[in-house]
Amino acid sequence: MISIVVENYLKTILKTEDQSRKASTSNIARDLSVADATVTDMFQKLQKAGLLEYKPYYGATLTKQGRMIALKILRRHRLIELFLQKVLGYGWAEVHEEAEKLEHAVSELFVERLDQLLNFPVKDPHGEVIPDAQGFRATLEDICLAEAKPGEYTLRRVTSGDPEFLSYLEREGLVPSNRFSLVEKLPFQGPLKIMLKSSEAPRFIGLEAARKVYVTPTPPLAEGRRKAADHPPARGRRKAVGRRQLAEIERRDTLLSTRHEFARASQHPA
Amino acid sequence: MISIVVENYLKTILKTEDQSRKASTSNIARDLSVADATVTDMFQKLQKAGLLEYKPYYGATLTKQGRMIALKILRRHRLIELFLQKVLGYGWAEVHEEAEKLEHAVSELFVERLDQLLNFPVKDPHGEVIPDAQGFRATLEDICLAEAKPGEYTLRRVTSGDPEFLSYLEREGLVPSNRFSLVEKLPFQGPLKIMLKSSEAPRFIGLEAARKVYVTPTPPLAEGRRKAADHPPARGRRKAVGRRQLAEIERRDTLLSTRHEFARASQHPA
DNA sequence: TTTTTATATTAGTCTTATCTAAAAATTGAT
DNA sequence: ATCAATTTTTAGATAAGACTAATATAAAAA
Ligand SMILES: [Mn+2]
Ligand SMILES: [Mn+2]
Ligand SMILES: [Mn+2]
Ligand SMILES: [Mn+2]
Repeated sequence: MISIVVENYLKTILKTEDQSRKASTSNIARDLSVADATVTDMFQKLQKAGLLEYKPYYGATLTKQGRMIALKILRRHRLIELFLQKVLGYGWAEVHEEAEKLEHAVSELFVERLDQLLNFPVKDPHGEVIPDAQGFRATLEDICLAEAKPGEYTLRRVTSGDPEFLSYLEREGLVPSNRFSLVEKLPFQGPLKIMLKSSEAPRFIGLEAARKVYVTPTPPLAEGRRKAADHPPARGRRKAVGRRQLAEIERRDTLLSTRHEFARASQHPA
Repeated sequence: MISIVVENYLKTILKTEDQSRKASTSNIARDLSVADATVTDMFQKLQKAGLLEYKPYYGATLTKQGRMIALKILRRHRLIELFLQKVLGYGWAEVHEEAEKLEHAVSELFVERLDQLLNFPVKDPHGEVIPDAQGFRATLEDICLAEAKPGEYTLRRVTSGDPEFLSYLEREGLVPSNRFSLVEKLPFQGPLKIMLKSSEAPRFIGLEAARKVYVTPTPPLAEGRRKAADHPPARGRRKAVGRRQLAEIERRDTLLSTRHEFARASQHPA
């Protein structure tokens, strides 16, 4: 049986690979708040178990099997976050911590029922894509705010679970699907001057914060690019069956320019 | 921090005390499917931690502190079971196993939100009382079917989490609030002949099964006995606030003759 | 290319939770 | 009250996960 600890290792490695950071023992150790030596040890065990490839001194990469498990946990995590927000009224900043524990405790049945209840959602409260039951993920076409040029943007995604940080962003009005102008980037690694569409007060966001925020230009790119890709891909039967009275959940984020990607063999399960 | 394992020990001891069985090492070992020696060891640790009193060779009793923790887990377990049934559409027989894991993973916040969402329920899907946030429990006035005399009864409670057994009872129509007649008890530890109010076919229920089923006479006892005790006790504010659109959950089991009991110092928290 | 610095691995220890086998205490039956 | 049967406890081992300190390797500087 795969322990909670192993699930967390695999998920962390997956996220590290997604960011194209190297899954070195030190990187993973920092993310998991354990000693480097602990990770070395675990990498050896996980390799023996066939969940990752590991070359001493060169870090690890997930095997297909390891990746599938990681994707399963990631799916759970994100569905649970959305559930906490939509059904139990959790705040944006509160969902991550709770999901971090629940993701290891729920059954397959629970996850699939959640998926139904939430009407097969595509994104979690932070704008992150929810993998489907087979481990497929839509691909986000957003860019990092820290690298964006001045212009009009819609906020798409925030890559952090830190409650302090998320509360801060919320206070600044920086939540997914909100629009703003990036007025300028101040020199010498300075903050970004932005202007929310709703209010008129200009705000300044530090570069470190901006690195965790992803956006798309507003208005969207030429019509040509928006073909079928714009709607969430049909996956499985989406019968009215079981869709309970949580109508407000419906507002599927169709604004988002996502594209379903079956490609990338390494990412493709089985 | 209290581990999952410790939580399970405490909950199991509480349930054992509730049934006025002795919390001997062997009883607890059987319930938890571990070796007797393991329990001896754990009892010693738990005593050192102040969670129970333990006299070698004479079994354990929970301290106030241990009892409070056990009641907290029991509350979680039962609220989660009801949630699984009412919100995620789990079957009667499926809820226990899932709750057994989730009870160790959810936060206080989660539990209180569930309580709101379910509109402060009093009983779980098996008819067991849900302790309130302070650990108080309504007292059930039901009797064991195995000891009942022929007559008219309403089923109130089933003390089992075993899916096989629960599915069996469900097929036989023996679920909480269903009515039936106990026609006779066959001699020599024989089965009970019962007749459901709805259908006409007589059914036979083994004595072992009957021991896990609790009932109250139908119609209820003289009007005199039914005073204020009949409605679920006011606990905390029960504002309309937060009561979401799960109207079907409303049907609070007011039929049940429960009585709120603040008494029993040993059971009274703090 | 050698030396220094940063990173990673190995070795040895600890804690929690579990087991089996042997010894001790209690219970029940003469 | 004594002996036999049952139950419980002690002792010794194991496995997972983690830590610290010491050692080895790789990368960067000189
Ligand atoms: Mn998260
Ligand atoms: Mn986690
Ligand atoms: Mn249960
Ligand atoms: Mn449990």
